[in-house]
Amino acid sequence: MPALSKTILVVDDDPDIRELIGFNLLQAGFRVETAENGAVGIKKAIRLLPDLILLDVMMPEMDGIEACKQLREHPKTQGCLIAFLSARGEDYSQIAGFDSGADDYITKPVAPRVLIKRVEALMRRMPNSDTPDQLAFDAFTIDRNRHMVTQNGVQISLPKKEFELLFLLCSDPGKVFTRDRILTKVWGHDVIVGDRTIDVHIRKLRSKLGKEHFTTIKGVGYKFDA
Amino acid sequence: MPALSKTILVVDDDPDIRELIGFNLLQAGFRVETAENGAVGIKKAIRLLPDLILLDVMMPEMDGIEACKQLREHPKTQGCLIAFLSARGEDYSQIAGFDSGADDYITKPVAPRVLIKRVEALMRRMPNSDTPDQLAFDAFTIDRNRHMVTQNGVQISLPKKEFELLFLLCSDPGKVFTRDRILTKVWGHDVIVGDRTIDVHIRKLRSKLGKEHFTTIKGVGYKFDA
DNA sequence: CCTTTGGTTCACAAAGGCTTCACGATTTCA
DNA sequence: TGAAATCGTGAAGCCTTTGTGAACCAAAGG
Repeated sequence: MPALSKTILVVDDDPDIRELIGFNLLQAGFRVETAENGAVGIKKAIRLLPDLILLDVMMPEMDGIEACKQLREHPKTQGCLIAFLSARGEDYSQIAGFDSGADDYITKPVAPRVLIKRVEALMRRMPNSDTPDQLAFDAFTIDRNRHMVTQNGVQISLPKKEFELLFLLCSDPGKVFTRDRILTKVWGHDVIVGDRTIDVHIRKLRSKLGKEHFTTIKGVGYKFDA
Repeated sequence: MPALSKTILVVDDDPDIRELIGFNLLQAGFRVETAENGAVGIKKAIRLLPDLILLDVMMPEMDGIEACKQLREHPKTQGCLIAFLSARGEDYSQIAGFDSGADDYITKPVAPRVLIKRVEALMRRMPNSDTPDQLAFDAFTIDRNRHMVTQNGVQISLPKKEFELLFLLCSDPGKVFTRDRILTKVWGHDVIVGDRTIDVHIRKLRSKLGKEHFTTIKGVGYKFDA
């Protein structure tokens, strides 16, 4: 039922598992690619830019946790959803899994129904993974490729963080983004920055593009008004 | 501190487990309720409508699997997240667990950090299963994402607490919410505020959105009328 | 090297939401 | 009917959250 069906990369050293999981995901309407270890998985991920990567934790060559960290560091794949697959009861790997930036953790064996349900739930979290690269409003237009904002015909160049913050807010005008959400989306999963950092960047956006476009919802977050 | 902090119902026959798990979840900022067996758990679940129900599998009176099935059948609770708790190695119950409609399966003993991570992941997965983001009435519409109320085409911005109180009342129009319930849902489990605090917020809602929509049931609580 | 720019932190100021309090109005129940 | 409990209201202060200016640090680029 998805308009453009999503691609899932299954990384597991066990061919049976790859086949089983792949088959079920195919049945559910996803496109599926596979890789047999972490290193290959990363290469394929960078090339294919899948929507979701299912990573087995225990693998020869490179384990899932290391692979996850590298995927999170690479600019191409840091936005992908990542979920771990692991045999039950590996408590340590659960912690390391989330700390390395995974979005979910699935224990094997898992009933097909459950797997599908979980994957669909994960996908839902990525509202419009295909956000256009250009956004246009009355006030200004944003071009992601050129990293440029045009206001009244004047081109304004924004630094990286400011641009990403702007793009995030503008990706859903009117919606309130909590500070938490802004942090994880713009700064990343495990980055720790002070409380005032977001404010400072908001201030810069306000001063460059006009105060009126950025509203504070005290105790909640910020939103963009066109 | 989440906007509306989540409620978790812990159902286990072992008081020590209830206390241990409850304590850790409290520390993590969740509101916690407990029940000592399946039957009580179901009753409490229907009354409290928790966001997540942690069900021990092995219990006297009514085991977790049976409880889960009943919870899934009841209209009030069929949208809740349900996770099983069980001693390691009970593979049979694993299968039966998922077949009865559980969302996750956690093996005991589980390290507190792991439990928290897992619960948070579960919560993230189901943003707000049963409450939609928008509520519409004749009088006005409420948009949770935008933190906005629209009345006769006019947009009204509400402060955090007022908005949460409004959203709670409007989530079930006509239903009377006791002061206790309002307190735990909007203010949180361990917050101590004076008697008049709720009144004051109700007053603000009345003055902003119209007195007629908020009815006082003396000695009981408040309700919203569309 | 030195300069420029981006990103972050810090201390303090400002704002305004949240709560309290006192007291009057209203309802309940013996 | 009168006492007791409950609720409504206005004003005032607390206290959390946010805005702001300046300084620091690191990296990039002359």
